[in-house]
Amino acid sequence: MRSGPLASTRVAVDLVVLTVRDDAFQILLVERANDPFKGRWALPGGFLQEGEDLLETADRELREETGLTGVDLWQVKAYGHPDRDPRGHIVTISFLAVAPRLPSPNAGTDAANAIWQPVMNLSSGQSKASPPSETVGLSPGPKSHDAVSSVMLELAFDHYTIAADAIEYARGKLEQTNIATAFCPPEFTIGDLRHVYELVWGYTLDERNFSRKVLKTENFLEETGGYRGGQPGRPAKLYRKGCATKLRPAMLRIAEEQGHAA
Amino acid sequence: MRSGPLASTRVAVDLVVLTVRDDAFQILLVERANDPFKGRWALPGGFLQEGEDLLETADRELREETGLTGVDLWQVKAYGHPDRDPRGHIVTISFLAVAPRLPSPNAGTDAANAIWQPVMNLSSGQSKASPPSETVGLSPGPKSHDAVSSVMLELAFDHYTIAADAIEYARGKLEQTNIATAFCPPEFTIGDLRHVYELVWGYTLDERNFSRKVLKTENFLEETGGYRGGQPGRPAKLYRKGCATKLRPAMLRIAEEQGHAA
DNA sequence: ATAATAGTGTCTTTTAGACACTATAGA
DNA sequence: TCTATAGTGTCTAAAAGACACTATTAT
Repeated sequence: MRSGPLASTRVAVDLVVLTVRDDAFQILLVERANDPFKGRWALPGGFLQEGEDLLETADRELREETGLTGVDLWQVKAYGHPDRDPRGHIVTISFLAVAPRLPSPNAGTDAANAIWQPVMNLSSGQSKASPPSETVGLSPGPKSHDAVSSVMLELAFDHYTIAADAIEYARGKLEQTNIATAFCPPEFTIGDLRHVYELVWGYTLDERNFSRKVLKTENFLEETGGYRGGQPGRPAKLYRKGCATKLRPAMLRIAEEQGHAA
Repeated sequence: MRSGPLASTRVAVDLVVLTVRDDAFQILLVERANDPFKGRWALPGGFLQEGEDLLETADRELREETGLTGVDLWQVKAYGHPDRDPRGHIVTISFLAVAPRLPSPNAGTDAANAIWQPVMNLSSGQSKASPPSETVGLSPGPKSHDAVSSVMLELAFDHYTIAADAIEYARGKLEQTNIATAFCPPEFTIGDLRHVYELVWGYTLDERNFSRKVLKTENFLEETGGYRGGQPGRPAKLYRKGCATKLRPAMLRIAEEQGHAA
């Protein structure tokens, strides 16, 4: 049955921390302090420790490397290719962390350098010949803002793949769950929520149809009774997330790929 | 950043092998040959070996323990609770394997005893006080056939949870992908395909609406040109799976739970 | 014939998509 | 007032649910 274990295998956790900041869909990256890939940008993460469950490791690493606590976490996928890390055979489990706009990434103790980057600035290490490197952010729809301003970032290890998978996971969850509310502060307007969808999916949605969809779903949103003024225009009602976590039928997004069933 | 690795952690793979057999939705179980849980039913699986990727381990274990090859595999989830295995901290990655009706489970070399069991015979080890043990199979709709005939099986380790998660994963994938075709032989009728949905979801579907749904979706099914006769009644057209793997919009099933967004 | 299974058509209800309009604030 | 944002209503098209009917075989 079970063959002999391989003692040299180690287990790690990597975090894909996403937020909406500066009118863009962004990911948290840390600069690697040690070899391999010293100085390169990478996902925050670290090794499983004695007596820890995977989720505890994810929570601890998030706190240690970024100072964030109480963030919603979703397990996404495991990666175990023997050559994915030059230090040896390291199996890593990726977690998606979604947080509302945050004070500053440098609050962390461990990672001297942590930055938020628009996901569309990520580049697959596969610098093929001619065309501009494929990017995660480009896939859905036309890019909105300052465009190709920043430099493309090539991540360490297979972190581009891990990030791309988690981002696609998040985009899919937006269709079927209330995960978008995790990008918002506790109280938010329907416009805030729609803005999350628009930035994550990369195209604009009809505000009337969006409102109808999220308001018609029972217990999806809950009125706080408050309003947000201060800007020109009619004040918007404030909501908090309701107890219903699923959106059925789904909020449909524009299909693009014809992926594998997995 | 990355703290010291924990050398005593080991990585394994567990397989949830599902099929449709004897007019029932069934799972493949093996009897454990060694301690811990010697003699108890468990999921097939084993440890990651030198130089193996996770999918390779899953493929190898499936072959070694059941003799199956060329089966479709989907990675489902990782489990890493420190107490989940008495031998130490073992992180396991579960894979869903779906196969059409197969010759016999005992073709394997390694597992002396392997059996197919209806998923509704699985019992959570949590033998709570009063009500009959919760079962995976019961959740969706009324049970169809010989009912409570067999004994409930309590699986080793946390394998009940792993199986339940993978079964729910499969049920969900049926809504959105062509995974149901993996339960069928290369050529099948629409009735065969509908039968898979009915057994996996646990309730009957309207045959007219089902046909319309799967036929209307472009490239989901492909006519072979052949027919299947032999039974009384009009011969049914034979199909093979098409190149489209996704069903959009989804084939909706009756919602039941109000689960967490994860 | 009769029974059994395969396949098509139609009606109704629900939902999505497109879009015009009213409401309430700041400047 | 003008402009910007929030929110409602309406029409149309697409899809789902329910169900009656025709088609083709074995016996």
